[in-house]
Amino acid sequence: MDYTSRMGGKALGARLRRLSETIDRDATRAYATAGTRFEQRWFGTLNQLAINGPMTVSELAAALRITHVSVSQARQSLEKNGLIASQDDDADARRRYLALTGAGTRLIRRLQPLWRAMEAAALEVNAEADDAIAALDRLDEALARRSLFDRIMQRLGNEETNS
Amino acid sequence: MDYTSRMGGKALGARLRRLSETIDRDATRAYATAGTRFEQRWFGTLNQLAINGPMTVSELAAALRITHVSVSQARQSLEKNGLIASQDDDADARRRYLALTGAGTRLIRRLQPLWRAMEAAALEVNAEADDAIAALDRLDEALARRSLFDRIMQRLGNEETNS
DNA sequence: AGAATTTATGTAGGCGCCTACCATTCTGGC
DNA sequence: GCCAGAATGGTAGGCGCCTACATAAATTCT
Repeated sequence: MDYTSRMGGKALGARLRRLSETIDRDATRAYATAGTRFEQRWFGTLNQLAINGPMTVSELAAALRITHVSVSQARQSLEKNGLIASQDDDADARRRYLALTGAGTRLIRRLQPLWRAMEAAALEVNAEADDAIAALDRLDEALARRSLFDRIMQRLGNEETNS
Repeated sequence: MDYTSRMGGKALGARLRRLSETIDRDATRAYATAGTRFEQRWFGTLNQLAINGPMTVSELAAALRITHVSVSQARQSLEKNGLIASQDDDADARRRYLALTGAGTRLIRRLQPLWRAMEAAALEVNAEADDAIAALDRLDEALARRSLFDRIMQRLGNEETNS
């Protein structure tokens, strides 16, 4: 039991952060070992485009539950690497449709075995942890019902409720 | 059920990252609302120094399970804000002992109510999530037994075992 | 039609943490 | 006593994501 676990709730954020970093790092290492240049942040966008076909920045942000800013940055990186291409929408000049290029499609195909291995490894760990993913679901739900901020403020007797 | 949960293990890292960011953000907002300038990364160091008295950078890193680099950066920020002071060790010139200043001690005292509220809020969420913290413990343990990287590599038939 | 608002996307800069690398100081074997 | 290697701390630069703000285009209101 290390520091963050002994701290109970107080270091929950730090705890989650560290865990996510450990996992990200291992994934990055796996990509490197597999000899493929791949950035973590590409995954969501690439995966969505493979599933749904061309999508706009905002659609991707909504689907991935990240900000459009992050999608925009991922887009730049993906385009620079020739994995996707953007195309203006004739009907609405604000929109920018992103689509996989041939190279993008090939990369996804090449990564299939690795992604399957990652998925299997993650599920194995999850099983050993007695379905930690379900616990994360419950955490998400609890926070969606009422944010941590609101809960903190209530306890301080400080009903600003600006959220 | 959003994207990351539907993805099962494949987006586990992203999932944890998002959750930790949500919590960090709410905590930051709570500090701001409480009218106190406070950076998340100060917490671990400040807390350890309050508990144990003066400690070196490496000792803090080990206790907090982060790199000495992060501690070193937190130190600079804490010193710049007058909350801690460093002092050279006469016996070993490499060592740098960090200790709370009066301002640091006062800040901690002033933050006690907020920290208690945060702790209580976190425990409430944790209870609603049916002890998600325990699930995180199990996740840590599973990954300590065998890293995600090793599990992935094994599945790829690629026994590099460079870890 | 023109103004106000909303929507779509982008840039700048920040967060907390990391790896890679560097300098200095201490220590243990010879 | 000296020198290789370990220990301690630091800097540079990066990661993936964010908020705050900016711009342009579409839509709504009157």
